[in-house]
Amino acid sequence: MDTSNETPSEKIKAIHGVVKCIPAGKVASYGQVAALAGLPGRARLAGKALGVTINGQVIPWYRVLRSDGKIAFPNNSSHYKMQIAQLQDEGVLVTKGKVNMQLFQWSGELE
DNA sequence: AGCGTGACAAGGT
DNA sequence: GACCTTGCCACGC
Repeated sequence: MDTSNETPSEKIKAIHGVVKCIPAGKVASYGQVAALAGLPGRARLAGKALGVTINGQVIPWYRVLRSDGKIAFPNNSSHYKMQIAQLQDEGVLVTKGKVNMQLFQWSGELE
């Protein structure tokens, strides 16, 4: 029966769906996305899921940050700057490579 | 089959 | 606030 026969690809797909649901001007943490995708505790998997999508997909990976609101990329790397640029463009304030999660963290539901 | 690594998270020092 | 340790799971060697 329902023995969770989902392959890793299915999980990745679930994560993609959640990330795509994040409204502009809001952000979510990896753990949050993973949990909403039905994968509680698999924050790392969420990161991997975005990693495969970042290259050419339409997924707003830049709206996903660490639980602290920190950018999940090394300072001064290409993705790092691009992520901040995208967030700022959508109205999200980024300070010292961090976002105020209290103001911009996604509630997890669409309006 | 063991070990190391990774776009993480939470807690401790 | 920076750094370290543990937990979690999937992947590669």
